Amino acid sequence: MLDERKAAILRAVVEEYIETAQPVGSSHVARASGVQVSPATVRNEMVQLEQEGYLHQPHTSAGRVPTDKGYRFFVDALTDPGSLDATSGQRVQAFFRRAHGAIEQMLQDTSQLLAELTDYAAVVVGPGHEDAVIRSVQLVGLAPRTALLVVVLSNGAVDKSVLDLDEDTGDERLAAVTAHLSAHLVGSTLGELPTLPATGDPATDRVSALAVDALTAATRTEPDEVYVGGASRVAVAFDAVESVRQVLSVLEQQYVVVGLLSDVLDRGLTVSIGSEHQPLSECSIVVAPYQVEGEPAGTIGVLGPTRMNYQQALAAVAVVSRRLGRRLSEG
Amino acid sequence: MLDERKAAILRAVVEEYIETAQPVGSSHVARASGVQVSPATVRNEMVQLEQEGYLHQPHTSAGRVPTDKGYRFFVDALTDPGSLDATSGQRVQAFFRRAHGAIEQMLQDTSQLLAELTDYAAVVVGPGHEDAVIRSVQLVGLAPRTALLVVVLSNGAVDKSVLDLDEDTGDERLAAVTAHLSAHLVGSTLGELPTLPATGDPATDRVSALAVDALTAATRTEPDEVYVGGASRVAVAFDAVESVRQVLSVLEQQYVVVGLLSDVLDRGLTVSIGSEHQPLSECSIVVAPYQVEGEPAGTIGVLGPTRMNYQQALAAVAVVSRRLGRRLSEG
DNA sequence: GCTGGCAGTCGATGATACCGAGTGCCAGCC
DNA sequence: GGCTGGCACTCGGTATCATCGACTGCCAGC
Repeated sequence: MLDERKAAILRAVVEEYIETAQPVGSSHVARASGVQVSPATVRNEMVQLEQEGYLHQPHTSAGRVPTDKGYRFFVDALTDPGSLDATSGQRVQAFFRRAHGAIEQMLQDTSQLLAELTDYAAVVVGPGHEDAVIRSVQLVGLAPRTALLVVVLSNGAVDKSVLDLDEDTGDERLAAVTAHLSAHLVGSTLGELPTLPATGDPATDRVSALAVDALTAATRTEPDEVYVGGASRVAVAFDAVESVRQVLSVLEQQYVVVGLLSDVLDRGLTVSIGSEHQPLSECSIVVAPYQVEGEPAGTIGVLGPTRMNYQQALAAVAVVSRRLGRRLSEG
Repeated sequence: MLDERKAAILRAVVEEYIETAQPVGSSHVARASGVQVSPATVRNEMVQLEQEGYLHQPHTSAGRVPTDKGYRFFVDALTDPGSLDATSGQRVQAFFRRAHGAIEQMLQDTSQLLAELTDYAAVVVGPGHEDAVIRSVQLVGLAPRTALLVVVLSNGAVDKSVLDLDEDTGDERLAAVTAHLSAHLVGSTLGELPTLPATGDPATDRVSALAVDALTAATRTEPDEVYVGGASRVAVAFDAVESVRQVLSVLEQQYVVVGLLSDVLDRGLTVSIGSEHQPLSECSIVVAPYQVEGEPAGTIGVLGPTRMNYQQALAAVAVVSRRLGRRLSEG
């Protein structure tokens, strides 16, 4: 598609623009590019690269800036998986060696880690709960007509739903329901709950059904938890205050973020550039799913300007997703 | 301290500066102020106001800008508690009427509500867990040597701690410990856990002690949960990108936020202006505690530039804190 | 087909002048 | 004595203009 030299020139432009954020002129390219040609030749090639949509010229007498298509080519050509520098690698190691305790806190910390590694905002989407195995079910009375359904999952997460009961329900009845639910739900996954057999006691059956309904409803509607780390970094990555506002605004809306990341779930380590995704056309996103016990569980990602450091971001996301998955598989 | 006219002039300067963000000149004040005097007189007064530290002049031949001290006077003089406009009031009503379900989600939504009402970033600090009564204690095995301690509190919150056990522990033993813990801890508060009597079984006692230790440790060290809403609004409230970064950066650090808000816990509805607090001298904070069942439980606050709309923010924080407390007291 | 040379473009930078909002001060008036 | 109108003065912001320089496109020649 692009001959060797054009590709080299495009690469040089992208690299320099990522570094300097200034339009890149032909002489810079001639100096930097692997191919040794004169600036005039570079200019001729750049005209064509512009016609083909890889580059863009803000105005005559200015250098060139990569378009989204240009970044796309650059990223696709990044055969080198890129690896983290030594200190970053060690940080990741140390982080996951020390990582411990509640899964939510760990995911939050992971987003923070990723943000620090890349210097961009980072997002971690928690493992969905559909596939998690139920370890324990319990109904706890909070008020005469309110009970809390607490479900402990095998990965250490705890789901809870508030149940509004039709009538005052004593602790004995709740205990009976808890026993009934425990007997039949423990060992199943939230995604595929078995139907409960009748107990003979209609009141117990009614509350049990309520609990199961609440559980399925919660599993369906609740969006996966999103952890955003390093949001303040968007303020330096984008210097226009309006861009900052837009990005932050999107990051506040969990479901949008989930949508942004999750449609790349089965594509592995992926980059989405500017206009390739729906909101945030000024941003690029580097995403990867992480696998727990062989199954894709959640995603992690980094969000930066289109002129982000893709190499570094890709390396960081790859490493962290792998280690996070491994860590979570250990249980 | 300030005579009537000086106060009126200062008020006019503050009000206009809050609105326009431009240094305010004497003629504007003369036009707007309640007192009808000539610009020349206003100038004479302003010179004194500046000498006394209420105003500041960016440069000769510019208008005046309030200092933090000026804002302080203005805020203290706000006898009018200020009430929300009708639509906002209805929004709050509607919100708490509909509010329902898990407490965490509700607090998060509350921060969002407060942000929308004021158009500044808002923070909600959840009720501390020390005073909450334990409704249920349960140990759930996750792995041979790992168990999850799940504690349900009377306010619907769920605390959990991961326990690392010394030796493989079967479900029967965990059940025994759960029974033991339940028998003695349910009904106590996390802040004042009773000491457990021995059961006679050393293994059970050991695990139980481990659980209690984890619980006290968690209650001590875990910072109160912080919910930040409307963070993107700092991007419009501050137009310097560096200021935005600083504010966001602070908002990311939960414990700093808690510190910022919590030292005003027993002072009721409070405003802290610029340099009056430690970090974020460019910001003002409007805070109020909310009370659950008569006891101060947590705090809510709004964070904006020193030239924020104090009236509106005060009104919003007052109303929301009151209704939030009431809502949480209902259980 | 590559290159050096060259004229041309156009934003960025800097000097200059000007404008106007705002001040401090003062003399006069109530 | 205090308020006011008048006045000279300051000084940042804006507009104008020239210059500069980093580019480009094009062309003739190697």
